[in-house]
Amino acid sequence: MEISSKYSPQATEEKWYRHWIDKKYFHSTPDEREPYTIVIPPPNVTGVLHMGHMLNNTIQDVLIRRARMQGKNACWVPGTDHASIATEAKVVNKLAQQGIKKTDISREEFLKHAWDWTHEHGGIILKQLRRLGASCDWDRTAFTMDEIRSKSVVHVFCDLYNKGLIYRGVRMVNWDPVALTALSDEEVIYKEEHSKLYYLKYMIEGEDGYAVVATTRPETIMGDTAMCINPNDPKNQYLKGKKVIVPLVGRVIPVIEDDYVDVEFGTGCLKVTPAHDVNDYMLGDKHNLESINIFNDDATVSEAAGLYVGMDRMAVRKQIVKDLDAAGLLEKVEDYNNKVGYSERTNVPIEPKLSMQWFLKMEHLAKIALAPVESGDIRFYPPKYVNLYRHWLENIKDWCISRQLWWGHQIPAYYLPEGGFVVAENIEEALRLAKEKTGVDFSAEQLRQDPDCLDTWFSSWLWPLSLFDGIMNPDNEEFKYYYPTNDLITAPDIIFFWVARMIMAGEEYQHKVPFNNVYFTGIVRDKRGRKMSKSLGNSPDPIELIDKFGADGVRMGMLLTAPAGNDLPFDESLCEQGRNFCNKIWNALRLVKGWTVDDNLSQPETAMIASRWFEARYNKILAETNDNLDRYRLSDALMGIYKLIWDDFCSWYLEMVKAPAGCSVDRVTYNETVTFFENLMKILHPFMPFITEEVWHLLQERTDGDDIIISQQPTQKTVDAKMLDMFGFAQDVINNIRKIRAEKNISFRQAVDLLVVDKDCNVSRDFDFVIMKLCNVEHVIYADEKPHDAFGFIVGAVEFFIPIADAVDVEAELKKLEEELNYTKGFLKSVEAKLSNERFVNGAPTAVVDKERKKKADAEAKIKVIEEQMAALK
RNA sequence: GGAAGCUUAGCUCAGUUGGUUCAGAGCGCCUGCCUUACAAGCAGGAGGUCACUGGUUCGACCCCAGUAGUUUCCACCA
Repeated sequence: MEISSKYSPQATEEKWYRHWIDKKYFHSTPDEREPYTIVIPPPNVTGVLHMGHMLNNTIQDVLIRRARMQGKNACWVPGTDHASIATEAKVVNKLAQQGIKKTDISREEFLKHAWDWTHEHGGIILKQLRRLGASCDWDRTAFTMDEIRSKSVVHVFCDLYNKGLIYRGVRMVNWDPVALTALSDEEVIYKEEHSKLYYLKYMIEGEDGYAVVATTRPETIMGDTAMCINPNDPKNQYLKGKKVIVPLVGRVIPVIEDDYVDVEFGTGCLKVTPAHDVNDYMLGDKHNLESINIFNDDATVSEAAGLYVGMDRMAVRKQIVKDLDAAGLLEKVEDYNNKVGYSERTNVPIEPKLSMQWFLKMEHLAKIALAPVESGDIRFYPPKYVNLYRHWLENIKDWCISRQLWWGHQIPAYYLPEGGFVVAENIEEALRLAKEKTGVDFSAEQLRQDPDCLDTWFSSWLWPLSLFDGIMNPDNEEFKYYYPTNDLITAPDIIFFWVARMIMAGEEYQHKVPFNNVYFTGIVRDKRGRKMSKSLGNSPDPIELIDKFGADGVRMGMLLTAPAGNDLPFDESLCEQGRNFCNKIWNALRLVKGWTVDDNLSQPETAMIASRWFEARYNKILAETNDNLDRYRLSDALMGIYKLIWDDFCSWYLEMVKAPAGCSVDRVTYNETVTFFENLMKILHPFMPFITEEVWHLLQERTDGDDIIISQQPTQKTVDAKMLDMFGFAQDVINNIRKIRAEKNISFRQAVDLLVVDKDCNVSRDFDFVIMKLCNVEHVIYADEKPHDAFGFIVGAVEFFIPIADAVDVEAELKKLEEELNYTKGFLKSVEAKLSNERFVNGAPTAVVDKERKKKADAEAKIKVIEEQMAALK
C-alpha cells in the first residue's frame, strides 16, 4: 500500500468529523449508563474563535471523549450567549453606519435589526469549533435568548422578587456613558493612570481668606454642595462653621465635618459632590446635602450645571483648569497616579451615577454558594481559587441586574397607570396581579413594561439548569439524568461573573451543586507574555493554525504547556511539535503497513522479549496517564503518552521487532504490534481525535461502527516490574555501546563484538539478541578475562568490553575509570556517613535504612570492579 | 492599602505525607549521521549554589521565619 511519507490532516479531519456526525456519536439521550455532562461556557453569539476558546474547548473535548471511551454517556452541550452589551453595541454601530440612530427607532425595530444581526453572524463560532474536533451534541445547541432559556430567566426573576430578594431602588451605580447603561461592580475594571491633582481655591464667605481643595476631577465643581473637613484636623479648625464659595460657580456651600476625611491627604479639605462620587454620595446622605446632577447620561454637562453646558466631561476638565487659572483660583497642579474605573465592554471611564435600578440581594445567595466549595462538594483546580472565591463571597454587595439596553431579557415588571408596579411572568398574570392589587381591571395597553433588560449574566448563571429545562420543568427526565453536570472548564477571570453565580443558582433552585469540578484554564499569552487581544493584533487566527498544522497538531500545542491555572505562553512552535508528532505516528503506521507477514515463521526471541517489555511499559504509562487525567493534569498525561509512543514504541519496540530489510515478519509479532498500536491510539484519541481515528481504520479492516471514538479505553493490567528492571539494564548496556560508537567514530554499519565479564552471573542473557540487533553486535562473548585492546564500560557490577583492533588510548580509558571511581567512592562515603550515624539508623524507617545498606553493597561491588579494570589496564 | 500565588537548565514547566544516584521532562542548543517508517528524522552530548539569608532535623528543592523580585485578585483617599 502506498502511503505518503507526510501525514496530511485536511482531508482526514473533514472526513472523520462528518462520519462521527453521520453516526450521531456526539448525540446523547438518557439511558442506563452513568452520565458524564459538560456544559460549554457559551461564547458570545456573534463572536469569533480566539485562542482562549481553543484552549478551553480542547480541554473539554479531551474530557468528554475520554468519558465516552470509559463507557459513560457523554453529553457536551453547546450554545451561545446573547452578550447584551457587546451585541447591542455592534448593532448600534452597524445602524450608525447606515445613518440610523438607536433613539430614532422603536424598540421593536431595533430588536429586529439585532435578531437579523444575530442570525447573520451567530453561530460562526460554533462552526469553527467543529474544525477543532469538538464533539458537542449539536442537536442540543442552545441560546440564552431562545424560548426555554428566556422563560427560565423571567421565571427566576419573578421567583426571586416574590422571595423578596430582588428590589428596585435609587442607588449610586457604575454608569457607562457610551453604552448608556448601568453596570455591575464586576464589569468595572480599574486602571492605573498618570493624572493630575488640582489644588483649587474656595474663598471663605465674608472673609478674605480661602481654603484649598485637592481634586482629580475639577470638572465636577458645579456639583459641589459642601466642603468637608475632619473635625480633628488642627490645621483646618478655622473653617468650622464657615461657608465657602465654589470657584467660578459662585455657589455658597457649607463646611461640614466628618472623620471620613483623611487629614493627611492634600490639604485635608474635601469637596463633596454627592451626585458623582460614591463616597460623596455617602457623605451627602449622612449630612443631608443637596445633590446636583451635572452630567447627562452621555457624560456631557447638563443644564443643571449652569456652566459648560453640552461639553464633554474630558473637554470641560481642560477648559475649567484654564478658566480657574485665569481667575486666580488654581493654586497649583501636581502629578498624581490614581486608578480610574473603566467599563469592561466599552473601555470608557465609568461615571458614578445616581439612578433607579433593580438589584438582587446577595447575602443569602453568597451563603449558600460558599458552603459546597468549602466542603469540597465542588472542587477547584487549581485549589488556590477557593481563597479568592471565599473572599469575594464574604465581601459581596448587591448585584445591579438592570441594564438600560434593549438586547436582552426585558424585565418582567409592569407599571400601573397611577403608579406602582407588579412583577409577573407574562401580561395575563400581570393584569391579574394588577387587579388584585388595585381592584381595577386594566387592559394590556394600560400597563407599561419596564423598558430595561437584565444583565447578561442573569441568564448565564442559570445555564446548567436551563439547558436541560430544569427551571421551568424540573421533574423532566433529562434534567434528572444530566444534572448536576460533572466538570466545568472556564477561565479564572469569570469566577465571579459566572462560576460563583451558577453555584448560587444551583443551590437556590435544586439545593444541588451545578457541577462537581471546576477546571480553571490559564490565560493564553503571546511569547512576550502579553495577553492576546484584538487591539494588539498578537493573536493568531485559530483556523489558520489548524490549516497549517492540523487540528490534532494545534490541540497538542495548546495542551503541552497548559497545566490548570497556569498562563500559557503560546508559540506556534508548540503546534509544530504537535504536527511532527502526527507525522511520527504516521510513519510508524507506514512501517507496520509495509510489513509482509509469513505465517510459517516463528516469533524471534528479540520480538518475544520486546513484546513482554512493551506490554509492561505500556501498562505502567497507562496507569500514570489515568492518574494524571483523574487529577486534571492534562499536559502531563499527554506528555507521558507522547514519550510512550515516540520513545518506547517507535525508538525501542519497533526497532526491536522489525524484520531485517527484505524479510517478512511472523504472525504473532505482527498481531501483537497491531494490538499495541491500537491501544496506543485509544489512549491518545481524546487528545488527538482525527489521526487516531484514521490510523485505527488503516491498521485493520473495520466493520461498520467499529470506530475508535466509541471504542472502550484499554483496561489496566498489572505491571511486570521485574521485566522493566531487567530491560532497563539492557538499555544501559545499549546506550553505553552507542556512546562508544559515537565517541570513537565507529559507524553503525561496522559490526562489533561485545565481551561480557560477569563473574557472579548477574546479568540475564535473555537480552543478548536485543543488544545485538540494536547495536549491530555480531557476537556476545562471555569471558573471564578482559581483552587487551578494548573500550570498556560498567553497568551495575558487570564489565563490558568492545574489542577494537586499533590502539586503545589507555590514558583516556584510565582517566574515565578514575572519574567513575571517584564519583562512586564519594557516593559510598555519603552512604557510609549516613549508616554510621546512630540517629539515622535508629530514627529513619527500616525500609530507608535497608535501602542505604543496599546502596552501600552495590557501590562497594562497583568500586571493586573498577579497581580491577584499572589494574588490568596498567 | 489588604490578600494570595510564584521564583528549579537558554525557554516553558514537573518534582504528590522530608529519605533510592533526586536535581528531572519537553523544546531549544552542540556533535555525528540522507542506517531501506520518518531530516517534520536517527544516534550521542553539554547546560542548574533548586531566588537569597537564617532556623528546625540524623537528613531540606520540600517544613518554619525573614529578605528580594514577580504575577494576580480585592479595596480605594478626593
